[in-house]
Amino acid sequence: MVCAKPDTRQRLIDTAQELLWKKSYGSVSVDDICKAANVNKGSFYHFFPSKAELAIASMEMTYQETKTTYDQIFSASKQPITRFEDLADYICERQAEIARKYSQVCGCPASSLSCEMAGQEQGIREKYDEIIRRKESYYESALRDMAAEGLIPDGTDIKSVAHEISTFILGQLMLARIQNDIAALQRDLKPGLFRILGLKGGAPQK
Amino acid sequence: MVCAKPDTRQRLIDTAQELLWKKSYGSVSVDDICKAANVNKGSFYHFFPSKAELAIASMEMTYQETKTTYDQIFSASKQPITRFEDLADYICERQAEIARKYSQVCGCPASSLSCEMAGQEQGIREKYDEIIRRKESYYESALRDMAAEGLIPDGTDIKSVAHEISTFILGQLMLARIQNDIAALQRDLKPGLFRILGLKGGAPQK
DNA sequence: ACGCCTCTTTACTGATCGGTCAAGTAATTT
DNA sequence: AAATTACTTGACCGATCAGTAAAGAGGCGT
Repeated sequence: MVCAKPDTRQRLIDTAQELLWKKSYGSVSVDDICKAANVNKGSFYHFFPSKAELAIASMEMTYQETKTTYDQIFSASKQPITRFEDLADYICERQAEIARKYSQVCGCPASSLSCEMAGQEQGIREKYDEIIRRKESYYESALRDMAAEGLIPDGTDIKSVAHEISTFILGQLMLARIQNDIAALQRDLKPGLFRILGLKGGAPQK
Repeated sequence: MVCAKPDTRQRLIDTAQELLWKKSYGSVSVDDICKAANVNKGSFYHFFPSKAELAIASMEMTYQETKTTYDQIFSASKQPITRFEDLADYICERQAEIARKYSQVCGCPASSLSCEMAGQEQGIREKYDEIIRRKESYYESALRDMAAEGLIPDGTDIKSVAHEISTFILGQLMLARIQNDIAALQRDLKPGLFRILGLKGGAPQK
């Protein structure tokens, strides 16, 4: 079949990622995805056993894209504090870019999807846990480097702090999506992160 | 019609609240709600012009229930710090109670719903903004009392801190829902709140 | 040239979706 | 007692839902 229609599977994943990010699992149909990806329904079910499985595949792809960036941001050659600073900048820039592209602040696709499907699609929950565990391992490693440099107190519970960081970011992204506004994100993300790290923890000034 | 079927409207709201909390807007149909509330579809559309309007009504009712509790928790007769402490306890207890009742951690119904419908149902977004503004006004008032007692630095941006508090709580509740686990909530909510307030802001110890 | 395998195409299923409609019932107003 | 009002009832609408079936097209190893 040469390559008249290459990457059908990938086109489905890309399209699903975009539509699910903009809207929601419940309000995007398999037909919507097929139409937007220019794929027939039969082909869809050749590649994916169900709509939920495509959603899971799109979560994985989104993570893989993020991973590439995270490997840069959390490069061990950088100061650990700089890594978190760069993370905050990246998140803000990325959200701004997506908001421009899709005319809407979209937040974290995996979190929105998992929240919607909580208690309904076990597979989505499992994929989410996997992704958040992998992300937290970046934070943990940076935190350990901070501890080694004496930047955070000895005996700090690294895993617990890493988890607080991901929870904090989740909250910021969720609210940005709901309010369709990244102003609060841009204002609060970096200082909030720093306060969790125990650095210049003062409350915001007028 | 005497009262063979009283409170049809209220039964619809109560049922919608429960089903939307447990599942999601997209996976709960008008028929589901009608069946569970033992109401005919025609009656549904006598009281509500659309599914979305019922969802909005259920958001408002949930807030009204919360408001009663908030008025106790944020009683001006209490120490402001105690108010936040009681808030954290209340949230944990409430989530535990709901999780028991529905066999699932449910998080914040308004936030989950608003996240799902972001950019699709303007009315839901507006109701969410209204609710979060009202909640933040409780935090602001307590923060002002703290400032008056010199518990937080002069010149602190009260509104910004109040917003950080609600964002923080949102993140904790979202993750609790997604992971169907309130352990992290019980562990992190109070210390996180205190750190935002600038009190014993140390990182968690092992 | 053959069959095999991967993928595409199209038509189709039965269920369910949000929402409408018109007739009916019963208390209240006039 | 008639008209009005508030609500109920259940059938009904066309559209859409996730998923299936079956036939075919094209490349590939033999």
